[in-house]
Amino acid sequence: MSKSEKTKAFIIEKAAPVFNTKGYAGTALSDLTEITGLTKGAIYGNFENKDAVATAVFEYNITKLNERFDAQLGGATTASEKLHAYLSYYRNNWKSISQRGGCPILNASVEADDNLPFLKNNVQQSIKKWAQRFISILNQGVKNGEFKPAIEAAGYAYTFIALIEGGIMLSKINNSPARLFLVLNRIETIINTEIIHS
Amino acid sequence: MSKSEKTKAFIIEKAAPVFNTKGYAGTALSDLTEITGLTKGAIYGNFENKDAVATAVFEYNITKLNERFDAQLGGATTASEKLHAYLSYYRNNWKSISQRGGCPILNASVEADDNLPFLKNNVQQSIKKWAQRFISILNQGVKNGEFKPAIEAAGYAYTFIALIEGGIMLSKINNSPARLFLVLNRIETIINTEIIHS
DNA sequence: TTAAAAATATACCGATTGGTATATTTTTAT
DNA sequence: ATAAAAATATACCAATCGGTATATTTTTAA
Repeated sequence: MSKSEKTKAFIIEKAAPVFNTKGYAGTALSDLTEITGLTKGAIYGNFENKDAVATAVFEYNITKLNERFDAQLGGATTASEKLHAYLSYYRNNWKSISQRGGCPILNASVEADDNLPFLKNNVQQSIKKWAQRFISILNQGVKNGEFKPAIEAAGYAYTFIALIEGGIMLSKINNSPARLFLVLNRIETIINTEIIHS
Repeated sequence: MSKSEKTKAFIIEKAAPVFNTKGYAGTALSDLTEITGLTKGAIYGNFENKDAVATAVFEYNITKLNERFDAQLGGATTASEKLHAYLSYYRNNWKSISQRGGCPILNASVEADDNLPFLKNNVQQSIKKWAQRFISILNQGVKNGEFKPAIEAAGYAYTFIALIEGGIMLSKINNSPARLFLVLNRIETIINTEIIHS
């Protein structure tokens, strides 16, 4: 890892929670120099501009999100276990999710949809990949007989994502995980009553 | 209506879609002078500062939202009709919702939760009131025998809100109402299978 | 060890930010 | 019609914005 690669990673790491809490428009270059202890020269020596930092930070946040989920997944092998690992991840990590500014996909999506064309495609793709993870798990469950055949995997995937994101938004504004837990229970109900073989 | 009241209303009306699309941090005073054709003097003569404009705009957006829903409600009398009026509102108005920047509650909530303490309580209250509308309809349905007794009205209310907001976020970033329609169908399923007397 | 290259810091740029003091215009009430 | 009051415009403010040119330091390779 070269010096510049290290510095780049360092800047991204430090900037990640700042962008996720203050947003793109709300984050100034001075925020980045303050939190990294570096100067503008160092930052602009490693990134073309603020957009490039924001993009790298978004990708970093998504990577971290996937890493955390994979950690929660642990030794889950059945499709049912994998789905429940997702729920467990959100049930067990509200405090840290909240402290980092909430879901980076939700935050970036809401700001990017109308304002940040340079970031919009990244957000679209990350949502698509997230849905694909759900879809793969659901298809696995169908294949091995855990789940009912002919379920609409994509429909469930995006319903779960909508529930989670809506639940995070409600929990974030109310400083309480209650609404998130509510939607997680709803997802569990859907899994148990519509997806798992009865 | 005095001159200043008219001007205030005019500024709010013009600024509303700007704040809802660009966000608070992304909206400059120059955006407001441009879109209104007024000068800073006029704006600061009618509002204490940018925060005050943003707050008034948020309240305006919420009022408009309620008005539009009430219009869709029309002559609905039964609780079931009222619930379906909500779904119809979102089914029929994606284009205009999208053009105005999406749901003002979602947008304001995501930006305010960590950054805009002056607006946070307004967002909290508007969500509470929205949930209360759902709860009142559900309670009416229980009372007159349309709906099953002992349903958890608050739980359903916040589940519906989470689904709608999550669906709007997904639809907004994808420039397509498909995900919103998906969650509306999910709400309909919940109404038909869990809420309405079978 | 040393010279070239890479990375970082310093000092600056014009433009824009939110906000204000004051001058001017418009409205209101007599 | 006129004077007072209210509303709006003009002109300004310091601070900050994103970004850059260049000087200095640090790293790398010979």
